[in-house]
Amino acid sequence: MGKIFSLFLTAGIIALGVYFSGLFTGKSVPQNLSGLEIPHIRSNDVIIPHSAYTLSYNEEHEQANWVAYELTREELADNFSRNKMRFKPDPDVPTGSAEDDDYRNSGYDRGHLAPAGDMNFSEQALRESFYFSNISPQQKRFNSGIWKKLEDLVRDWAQTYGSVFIVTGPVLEKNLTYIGRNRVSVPRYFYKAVLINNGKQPPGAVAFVIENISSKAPLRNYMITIDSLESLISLDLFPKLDDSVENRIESKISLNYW
DNA sequence: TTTGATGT
Repeated sequence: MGKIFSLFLTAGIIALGVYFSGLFTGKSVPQNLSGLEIPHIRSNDVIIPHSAYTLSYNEEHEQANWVAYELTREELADNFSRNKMRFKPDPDVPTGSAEDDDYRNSGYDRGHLAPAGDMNFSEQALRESFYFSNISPQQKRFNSGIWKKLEDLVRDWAQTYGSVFIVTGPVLEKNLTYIGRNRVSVPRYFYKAVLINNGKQPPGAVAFVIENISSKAPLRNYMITIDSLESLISLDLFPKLDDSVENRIESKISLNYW
């Protein structure tokens, strides 16, 4: 949208303020609970904390670089109706997020990054999950197929291990096709990094990268190390996580699921 | 479909 210098300066100052205030408020910033920090921040990234997740907004692609949050066993609830929720622009994105018109008749789903199903413990959290800053264009058969299967798997892990830290988002490349007036990029791939650091066992982590198309392949075909994912997206997802964890796929995780 | 969506 607006590319005037002063606008960027204002946006930057707001973003910094939001970011630093977020460091000291509640669970929206995962590092308070994990000691592992939120993903590495590039100078032009706008970091936006919401009540139950934190995101980095990419204005060029009109969607998040990443969305990060902790999901606990206690949060696995089904308290509110998602059918009452509306997708809406994120009021906290200084440059304006994508909007409903961008997706209408595009042929693509409004695909959640932080799933609505992970945010159903709080009406506010669920409502915020419908902000377009948490949405990316996804093929329907991807969103309701392999991607949903991965979301279900992560919820299973939250139940099993008590707590998981999740960083998820689109792989934003140059020259992607786009939809809508705001030119929302259509990602070719999506990723999800999952860290289990519940204090009861050594930290373990694994990542998935899956193409934005229909797939019937087992999820383990898409498992890679955190290191590999970080190289792919040029981002340090878990700045304080030990390299020995980042460069192996946690065996306990992979053994349980195909 | 208990989910995750579209469209009016």
